[in-house]
Amino acid sequence: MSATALTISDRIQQELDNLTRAERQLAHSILENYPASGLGPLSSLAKDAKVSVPTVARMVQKLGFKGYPEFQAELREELRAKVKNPIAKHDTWAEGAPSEHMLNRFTDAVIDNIKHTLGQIEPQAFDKACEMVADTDSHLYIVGGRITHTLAEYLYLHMQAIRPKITHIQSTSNTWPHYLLNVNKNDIFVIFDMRRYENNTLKLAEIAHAKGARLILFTDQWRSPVHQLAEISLSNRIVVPSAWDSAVTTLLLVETMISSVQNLNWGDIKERMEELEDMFDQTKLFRKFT
Amino acid sequence: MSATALTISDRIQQELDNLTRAERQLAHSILENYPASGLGPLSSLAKDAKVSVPTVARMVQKLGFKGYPEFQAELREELRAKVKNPIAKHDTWAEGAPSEHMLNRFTDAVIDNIKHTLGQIEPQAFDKACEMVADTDSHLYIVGGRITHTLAEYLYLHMQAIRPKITHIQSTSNTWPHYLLNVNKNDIFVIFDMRRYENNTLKLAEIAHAKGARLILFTDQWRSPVHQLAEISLSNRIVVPSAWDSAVTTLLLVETMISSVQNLNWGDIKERMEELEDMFDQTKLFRKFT
DNA sequence: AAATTTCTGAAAAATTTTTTACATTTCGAT
DNA sequence: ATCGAAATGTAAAAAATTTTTCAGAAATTT
Repeated sequence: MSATALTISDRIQQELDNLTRAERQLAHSILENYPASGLGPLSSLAKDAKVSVPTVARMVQKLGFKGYPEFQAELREELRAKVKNPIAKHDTWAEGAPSEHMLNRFTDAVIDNIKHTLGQIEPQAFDKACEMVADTDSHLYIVGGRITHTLAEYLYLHMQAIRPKITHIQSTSNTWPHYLLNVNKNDIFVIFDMRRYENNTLKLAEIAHAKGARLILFTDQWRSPVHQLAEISLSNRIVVPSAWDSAVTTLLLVETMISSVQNLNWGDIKERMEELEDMFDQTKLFRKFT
Repeated sequence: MSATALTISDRIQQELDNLTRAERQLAHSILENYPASGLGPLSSLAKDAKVSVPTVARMVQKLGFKGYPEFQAELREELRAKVKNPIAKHDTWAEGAPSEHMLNRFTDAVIDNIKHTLGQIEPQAFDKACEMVADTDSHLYIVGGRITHTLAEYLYLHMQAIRPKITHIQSTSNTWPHYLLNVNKNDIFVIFDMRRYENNTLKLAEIAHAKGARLILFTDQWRSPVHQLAEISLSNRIVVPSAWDSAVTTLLLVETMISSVQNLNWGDIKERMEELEDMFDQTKLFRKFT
C-alpha cells in the first residue's frame, strides 16, 4: 500500500461521520462490494448508490484524492498488494484479528451451527409450522423460559404486526396457569425450550397438549422432553466456545419464520403494519429515519 | 460471471497459442498482476505491456468482448463474485428445499450480514468494549428499545452470572429517568439502537453521557444518532428478505462479547455461576439434564 | 528474393467519462 | 414561520479514454 497504511475502506469508515447523507449512502454502496464497485466508471457508481454524479466526485475529493481517476488508481494499487501478499488472511472473519481471536472462533462455531441445523431441518415441517403460525382462526401462544423468553418475546413482537390473537407466556412466571384457562382445541403453541430444560415449560406443554392444542417446539439438538408432545420440533445446534449456549441459530429460524408467515398472509399485514407505524409515529417514540 | 463459467484469466491462457507476438506479450502482462492491471485505463495497460493501444483493443475483441469497457465490466464482476464467496458458501443450506425457499434465501442473507459486519469491525474496539463491560468497578447499565430490549435482556441475563452491579433499562418505559439518578461518572452503558432509531434512547444516552458515563453502542450500518456520544460503536448489517430487519448478527456479537467478558474475569465467574446454579436448582426451576 | 499476407503502431475521430458551473432543494437556526 | 447556509442534483463544458483508420513493418509463402 502507498504512503498511508490505511486502505480506502478504512478511510471511508473513518470519515463516515464527516460525510453528508448522500455521501454516506454512497459510502455504504462502495463498501457493499468493495473494491469492485469503485473500479467501474464514476457514473455507474453513482447510479448504484442512487446519488448524483457530482456527489461521487465531491466525496472522492473529501477523502483526499485529486479526482476520481486517482481514487481508482489507489484502489487498484490496493488490490495489487492484496493479491500479491501470500499471507492473505482470507480465512478469518474479522480481518484485523488473528484467527484465535474470540470474534473469529465464535463466528466459526456459529456458522457451523447454522450449517448443521439447516442441513438437518425438514423444509416440509418448517413450512407446516409457518402455516400453523399464520392461521388466524386459532389463537397463538408463544412460550419461553428463563433465557428463551427473550426469543419468545422477539417472535411475539413481530407477530403483533402480522396477526391478531397472540399471547406471550413466560413459563417461569407464576401467572401462566391463568392463560391456559382460555385455551381451545387446535390453538397453536410455539414453545422454546433449550437445555437445561425447564420443568415449568414441560408442565405447561402437557396441559396445553391435553387441551387439544397443537405444539411447535424450538429446542436444541438433544431435544427438550416437550418434543414428544409437539407436532413439529425444530432442533438447533447451539455449541459455541463459551460457558453458555448460542441462540443465534434459533433466532435465525425465528426470523425466517416471521418472514415466511408474513408472505403467507401479506394482504392483511400491509394494513396492520401501516396502522401500527402510524400509532408509533403518533406517540413520537421514533424519529424519522434520515 | 456470465454464461461461460471460465474466468478471463482462463480464457487468456486458453487462447495463448492463437495470439500474435505483441498480444502474447500483453497477455502475460495482464496475468502478471491479475486482475488489477486490467482494471485501469486501456492506455496504461498498453504502456505496461509495452505494446500499442490498438493491440490491446484488438486482443480484447479476440477474447470475445465487444470492447475494452465490456472486458473490464466482466473483470469487475469476477472480482465481485470472488470477494463474495471466500468463506462458507453453500449452494443450499436446507438441502431438502430449493434455493428459492425462504430458509435458503434468508440464511444466505444472514451469512452475508455476518461477513460484512465482522469484516468491518475493529477488533481493538471490540476488545475495549469487552474490557469496559468486564470492569466491575463501575455499574453496568444495559439499554434497549422497543424491539431491541430483547437483545438487551439477553445480555443482561448472562451478565447476571458474570458480574454484579448491572441494571437493565427499557428506554420505552417511563421509569427510566429514575434509574439515571444514580448514575456515576465512568459507569458503563451498553445501548442498543437500531433503525428506526428511538427518541427516548437518544435522550437517555444524552443524559447518561452528560453525567460522565461511557457508552457502548450496538447499532445498524447506518448508525443511530447515539453513536456521536458513544465511545465505541458496533455497527451491524441487518438486511434480509423480509419486511423487518435481522438481529442475528447483533446477537452473534452480543454472545461473543459475553464469552469474551467471561474469559476476562474467569476467577470470579466460576464461583458466581456455581452459586447461581445452586439457587436455580433449589427452586427446582430446571430439571437435571439427562 | 519478391510478393503477399498479417501484424503493429501513430494519429485522428468518436465516444465516454469526469469535472465544473449553476439552480434547486433541504435543513437548521433564529 | 422565515431566513440563510449547506447539500444535492441537472446540465453543459472539459478532459480523458476508446475506437477507427491507415500506413509502415514483420513474417510467411511462392
